[in-house]
Amino acid sequence: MTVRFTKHIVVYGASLAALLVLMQWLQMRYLIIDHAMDIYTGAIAIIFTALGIWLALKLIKPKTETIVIEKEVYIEVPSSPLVINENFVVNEKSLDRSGISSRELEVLQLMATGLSNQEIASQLFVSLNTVKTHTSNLFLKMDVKRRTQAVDKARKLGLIS
Amino acid sequence: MTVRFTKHIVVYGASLAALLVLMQWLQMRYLIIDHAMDIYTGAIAIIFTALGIWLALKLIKPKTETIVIEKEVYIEVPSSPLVINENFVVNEKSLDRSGISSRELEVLQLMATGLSNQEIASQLFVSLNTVKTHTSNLFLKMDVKRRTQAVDKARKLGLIS
DNA sequence: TGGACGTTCATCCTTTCGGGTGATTTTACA
DNA sequence: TGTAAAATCACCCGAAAGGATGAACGTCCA
Repeated sequence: MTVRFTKHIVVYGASLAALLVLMQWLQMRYLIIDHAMDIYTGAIAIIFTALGIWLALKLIKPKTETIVIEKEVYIEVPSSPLVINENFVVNEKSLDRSGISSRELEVLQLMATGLSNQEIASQLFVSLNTVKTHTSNLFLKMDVKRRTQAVDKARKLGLIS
Repeated sequence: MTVRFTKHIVVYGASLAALLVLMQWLQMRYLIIDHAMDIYTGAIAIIFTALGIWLALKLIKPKTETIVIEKEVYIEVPSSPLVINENFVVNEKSLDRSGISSRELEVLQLMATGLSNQEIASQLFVSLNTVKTHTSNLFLKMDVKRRTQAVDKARKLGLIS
C-alpha cells in the first residue's frame, strides 16, 4: 500500500487514540459528577462526525472533471506585422499552452503578486524546494531567466490577469 | 464510488476495530471502567464516523481540473497618445503621493520589463551600485520587500502601464 | 549660504534566487 | 497493469538581490 495512505491511517489512529483517552477522562469526570451524559454523547458524536468527514476528504479519490475554458488572449500586433515576430509569439504561446502545468501556473500567479518562493511554499503547503523546482521548470518552459521576466511575459501572453 | 475508496474504507474499518480492541485491552488491563459504557462509546464513534463519511461524500464537490486553452485573437494596438496621456495623469498623482523620483521611476519601469539590476545599469549608463541604491530607495518609498512586489504594486497604482 | 534632496558610487554582509542533479511518490492514461 | 507525466522534496553551488552605511557632487530653495 502507499505510504500516503498509511500515513493518513497513522495520523488517524493517533488522533483516535488521543480522543478516546480524552473521552475516558471526560467519562470518569462526568460519572463522578453523575451528570451530563448527553453532553458526553454529543461530544463524541460531533468529534467522530468531523473525524469521518476529515477521513473521507483525505482518502476520497477526487472525481476529475475536466472543464475546458477557452480564454481569449489579446496579442499586440504591430501595424506592420513581421512574419517572423508573429510566428515567434504564436510558437511561444503554443509552448506555454502545452507545457505549463496547473501547479506551475499557480506558482506563476502567486509569483506575479510579488511573493517570495518561501511565501509561495507556505501558501501552497509545500516545501521551498518544491517551489524552486516549479519555478525552474517554469523558466525553462517560458524561456526566461528571472521571475520578473516570467511575470512580464506571462502578463503579455495573458496567462495571468 | 471507486474501488480504491472502498478498499480504504475496509482498511480503515479494520484498523478502527483493531484500535478499539486495543483500547479494550488497555482498559481491562489498567482501568476499571464500566464495560457497557465503553461499548456504547465505541458504537457511537463508529456510527458517527460513518455518518461523517457519508456527509462528506454527499456534500463534497467533485474536484475539477481546469484546462485553460487560449484562443488567439489578434487585435490592433490602440493609438498610443491617448493611453500615454491617461497614464501620465495617473502617474503624476501616484507619483506625488509616493515621492518617487524620476530616476527611480525609470528604474522601476525597466524593472517591470524583467531586466536585472545589471541590465538596468547598462541601459541607463550608470553603475550597478547606483541601480541598487535606486531600488533600495524605491522599495522604501513603496513599502515593499522585493522587486516583484514593487512591480505588482506599481501596476496596481497605475505607475507603470 | 546652508540645508534638503537627488544622483552617483562604494563596501560589507545576508538573504534570496536560479541552475543542476537526483530521488520518491502520486496521478493520468493507454 | 505498466508507463509517462506531474508533483513532491533534497542537496550543492554560484549569481543576483537586498540591507546598511558612508560619501561625493550638484541643484534647488528658503
